[in-house]
Amino acid sequence: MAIHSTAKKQKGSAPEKRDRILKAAIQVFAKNGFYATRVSEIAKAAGVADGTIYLYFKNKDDVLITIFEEGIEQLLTILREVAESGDTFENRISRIIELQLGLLEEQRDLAEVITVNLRQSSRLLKQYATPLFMQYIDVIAGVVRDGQNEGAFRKDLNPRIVARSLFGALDAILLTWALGEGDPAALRKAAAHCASLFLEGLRQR
Amino acid sequence: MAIHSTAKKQKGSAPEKRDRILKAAIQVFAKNGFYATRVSEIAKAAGVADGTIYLYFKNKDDVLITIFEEGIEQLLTILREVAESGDTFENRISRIIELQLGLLEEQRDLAEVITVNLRQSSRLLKQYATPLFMQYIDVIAGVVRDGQNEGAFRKDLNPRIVARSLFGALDAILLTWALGEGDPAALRKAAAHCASLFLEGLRQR
DNA sequence: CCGTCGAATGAATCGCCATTCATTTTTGGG
DNA sequence: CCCAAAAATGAATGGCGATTCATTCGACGG
Repeated sequence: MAIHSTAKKQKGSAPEKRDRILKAAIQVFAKNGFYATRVSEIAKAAGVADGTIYLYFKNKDDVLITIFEEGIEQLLTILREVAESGDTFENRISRIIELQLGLLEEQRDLAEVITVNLRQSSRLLKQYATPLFMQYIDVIAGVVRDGQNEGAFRKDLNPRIVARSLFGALDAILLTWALGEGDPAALRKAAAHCASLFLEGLRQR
Repeated sequence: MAIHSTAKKQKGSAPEKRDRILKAAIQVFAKNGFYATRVSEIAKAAGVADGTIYLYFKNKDDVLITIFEEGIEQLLTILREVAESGDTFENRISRIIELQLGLLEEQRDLAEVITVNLRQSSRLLKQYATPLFMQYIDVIAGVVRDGQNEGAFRKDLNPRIVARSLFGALDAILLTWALGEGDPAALRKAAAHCASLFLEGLRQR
């Protein structure tokens, strides 16, 4: 009964196996989409038995939710650093753009799962994921709002609408890039043009 | 055997019933998404029996593909009219935004189905959707390019990148709106802010 | 070595829907 | 009116795939 300091086996569960399953799921979801992916495919890609997945996750939905939660968490951490830096507001926006495109470039599969697969999930799943997504939008909106209050940006635009627009624009650019040949120089150029477009649109005159 | 000039019944099929099914499918897909929609729900919404749908469409996928093909065609037709109108370039952009957000007339559910379902589909569907999507982007890019050549818009931005950004921004706005309470006034406001943001960002100075 | 217990397995189960098709209804020409 | 033949119906079918669970594995203390 007593829990020994040297736990007999890994008492909770093997975090390394959990990670293997999540990584495999990200890959397979990104390639085939959530609904077209069967649990057995995730299992095969992770090198575990079908049933093992249910030792770590409640069900297939739970796997997607977990990917989303942990993925957004990761992005949010970096985003907040930029948002709270003492840089000029223009530079913060530029850096957010670069960060988002750069980070997602490295983790294209994760990006695709987050932006694409969420859309095809059931309403219930969406309801769960939406608040997390909103946090992300809110950080960007916060930078816009601060910029407005400091007189750097025009005040007649709703910061959340600006944030959503920016997020969507980056998403679309990234998606097109991912579908194409994936030339990094092209992505950087797109990022620069997008930044310029938004910064000019935001500038206080 | 012989075909009489006065065809006995409507030989092909009743186009009015086909339309009812498509309209119903657009509504239900917009509300619940493709995968969460059962064929029987489409049938009920259309006021026909489940089996009747298979007299007009090969299967459930075929219903969605048909909506894409005919819907984008329809949107493209209107879009081209706007693009080639003699209106100011600023107004053309504004009208494109309204069109895509489904603020024009009947198109709201259609716009939602196309933008929300565009990426969620299997390989087969992606194959159908991607070329049509590119045409859509090209028309918007054409307006931007013309505006640049006429001196209305700044010339240092790649028109396609602008078009993709605009498309993505509208997509994100529509998606968030669809997930929320769906207040039409809020969508109109978002459209106006988005238009202002992009037009200021594009303006030649 | 052995026995125990949690972790892992994967074949069997079971519910869900897309699709089918035997039957009924509608149509319209004679 | 009557009789095909087309159109429509909706209950029955079948397949798919998520989830379960009886069984096996393997790590570890004794």
